[in-house]
Amino acid sequence: MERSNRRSAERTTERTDARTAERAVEGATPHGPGPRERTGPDRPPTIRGVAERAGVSKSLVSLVLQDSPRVSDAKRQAVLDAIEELGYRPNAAARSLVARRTHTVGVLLNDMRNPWFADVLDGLNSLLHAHGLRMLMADGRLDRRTGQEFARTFQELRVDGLVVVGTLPDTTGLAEIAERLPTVIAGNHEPRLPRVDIVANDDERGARLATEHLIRLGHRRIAHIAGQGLVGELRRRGFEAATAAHGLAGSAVVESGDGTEEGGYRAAVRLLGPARGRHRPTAVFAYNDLSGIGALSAAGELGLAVPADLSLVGYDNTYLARIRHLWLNSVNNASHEVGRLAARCLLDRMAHPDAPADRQLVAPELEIRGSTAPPAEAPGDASGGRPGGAA
Amino acid sequence: MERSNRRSAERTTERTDARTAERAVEGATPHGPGPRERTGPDRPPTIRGVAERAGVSKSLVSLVLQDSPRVSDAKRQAVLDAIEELGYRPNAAARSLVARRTHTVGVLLNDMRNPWFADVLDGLNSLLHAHGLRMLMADGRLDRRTGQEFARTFQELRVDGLVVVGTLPDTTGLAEIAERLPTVIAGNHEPRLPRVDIVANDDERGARLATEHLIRLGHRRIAHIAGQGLVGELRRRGFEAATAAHGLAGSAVVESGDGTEEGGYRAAVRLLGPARGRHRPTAVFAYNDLSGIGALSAAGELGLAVPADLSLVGYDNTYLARIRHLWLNSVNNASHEVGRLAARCLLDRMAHPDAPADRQLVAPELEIRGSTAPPAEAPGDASGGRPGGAA
DNA sequence: GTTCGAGATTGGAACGGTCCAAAGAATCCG
DNA sequence: CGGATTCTTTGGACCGTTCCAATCTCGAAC
Repeated sequence: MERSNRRSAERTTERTDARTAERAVEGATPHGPGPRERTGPDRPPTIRGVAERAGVSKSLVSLVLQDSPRVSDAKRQAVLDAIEELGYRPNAAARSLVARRTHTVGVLLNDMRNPWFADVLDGLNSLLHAHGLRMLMADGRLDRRTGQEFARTFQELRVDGLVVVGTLPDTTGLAEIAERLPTVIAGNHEPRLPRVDIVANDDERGARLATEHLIRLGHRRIAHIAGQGLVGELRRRGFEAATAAHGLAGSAVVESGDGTEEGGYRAAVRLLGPARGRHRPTAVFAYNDLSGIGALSAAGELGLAVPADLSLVGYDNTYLARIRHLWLNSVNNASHEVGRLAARCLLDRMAHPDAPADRQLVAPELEIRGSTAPPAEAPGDASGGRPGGAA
Repeated sequence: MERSNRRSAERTTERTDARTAERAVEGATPHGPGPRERTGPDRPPTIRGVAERAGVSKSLVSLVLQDSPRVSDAKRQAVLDAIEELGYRPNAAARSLVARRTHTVGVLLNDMRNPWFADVLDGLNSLLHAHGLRMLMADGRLDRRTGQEFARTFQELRVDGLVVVGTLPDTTGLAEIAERLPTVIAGNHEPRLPRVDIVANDDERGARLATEHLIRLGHRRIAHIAGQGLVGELRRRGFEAATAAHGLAGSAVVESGDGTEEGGYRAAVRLLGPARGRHRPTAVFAYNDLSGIGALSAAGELGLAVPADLSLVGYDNTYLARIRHLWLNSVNNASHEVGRLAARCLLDRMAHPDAPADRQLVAPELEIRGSTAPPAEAPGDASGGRPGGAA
């Protein structure tokens, strides 16, 4: 007994590292009092405390906590009262330790600033929350951890699943994680890994949609401001496929941007600047809304009116495109739906970890607003611009 | 032996709730093999496994894990090799159970869509990460949990601290949490609670800054599009104080918005619409950038050029204001700095949980772009608009 | 008045780490 | 060469849960 006291009193005062917080808290226990000091000054109440207070065993409290039907009403009430009085909250760490489930899924974003993510998260959350799972978010850009790094954190936390949203700077290490952890990629098409599902919108198709819309309006000189990563690649491919299919490959131009407003602005200056002369494109399809808005600015500065002198289409249909003062046509990438499907996939994969990788593409839709019109000097066939044009 | 086998096989199949995921995972263990099946088929490796492989005790592995200097180089290397080979990651739950620290702080946002948060999180993260703390984010709006609800989650996770970012829909229950948990509020001025620190920008002062800028330019009929919550209240107060101080209280108008682009648009239509006639304001100070952009759109539709016919100032200096096509003057609320200071506060409070509540206000600054100018029919004194005007 | 069975309750072994006290090994010094 | 000292290493208690197996309680059936 005596020894046991001294032990517990000395226990934390001899720590070698200087975690001041801990010190201060523990310091509030000046000397070890009773024969076994389980209930420190402000230690949160445990299941034992509740049991003691309710006059039952901890096992019974545990049963009450999980709504077991095999508990008498009297004791159940006593336990619930004790829980209420003590403000008891079960310790998730202890619980998940034995249950080997954390009821937490890790969500890895690459840039919290991109408004597109919010919708995906919304869709994700609705389903996950309904299944009693919480989301733990990490921003890959925020903390510049490489793949290996974030892997460590999520693995240590033993999350039950992982959702990767968007384009990751570094995907090495993801394969290793996916070996042990149900993993789903949302809003990107790579990397293709053995048991990793992919949910995304059909970027190539969306890009074709946007480009064909411009073609139907009568545009012949159409430019594309490209983005990075596989998504950028796919959107570019859709653009090129559509222009080629209409025999416009010769007059289709691609300038590279980087997905930012600044990048879009610069690309647009290169495309529309005075150097171009009369071969200037009459329409631009941008990698995303942000680039599109950059192009909008450039057009403004170059004295080109949108849509009279220049038609413009973006991608992602973020709230930016909905701002009246911008009012940009944009391809809706169904991000909410992508989020929902990703959640669905993750739940399925948690149930069947070894199922073959699935890949789901959601159909994107073009959202028409005020940034496109037939070209000013339309060379003939501009009929597609009116209602009734080809689907 | 036999019995023990049946045990582990039946273990989870009798659960009352139908968590399919769990079932399937456990189902992958068809029959319990050896006398004590510690290393299940795909159970992650534990410290024991590492110890065994390295031919040492688990205590020694533990010492290696925390860089203890009291380990011989030979054994250390053996342990590190074993860790590498097995892909071992320590279990955070087990660790935090005994250490009674999770090295995790909860961050509560109310709307992930607001671009302002990203900077705060950035600032928060930089400091917290440096101190080995990870952030667990929850969006109060995403999952419509009331104060009580999110409280439960964070308390169960035993986060080491809590940061509330922005205006919470429901703050009841926060007091109770703050009793047990180091808590800091960032970007808002309420609620004032005993041991809860507050870090924010000085909204009243920022509003004065914006308003005085307009006044110095020569504007006399200035309107404010107000926002909600205490922050909205403070910015409004700053606006009223500034107009009153310059004897413009009579011509100062306030219309209420809701912080959205739509709300700003409507408020602006009410302020600038034809009904106003010649008493139309020549300048508007908006609660935030989003409302300001709504006002920008309204001005455009009403045929008012910005800044020629209408000067406009927003608040928060988000990337929206920086979009060239909008190019809005805006009050910089120093959100990155607010995040950094909030982290600082939280660390201090974790060290001294009982210190009295602190309140820090960061000085905001006006960022000048292209959305303000002297009024068209400036009645005399417009000197303040030029460099050299009064500070 | 046993015996039985069903239902309610409880003790105790995990879970995977940390850390203390004590044991073992190596080195030093007289 | 023996004892003291220091450096390494280890066994085991403990953190707060869950859940199995065992016990306890009680009324019904024999």
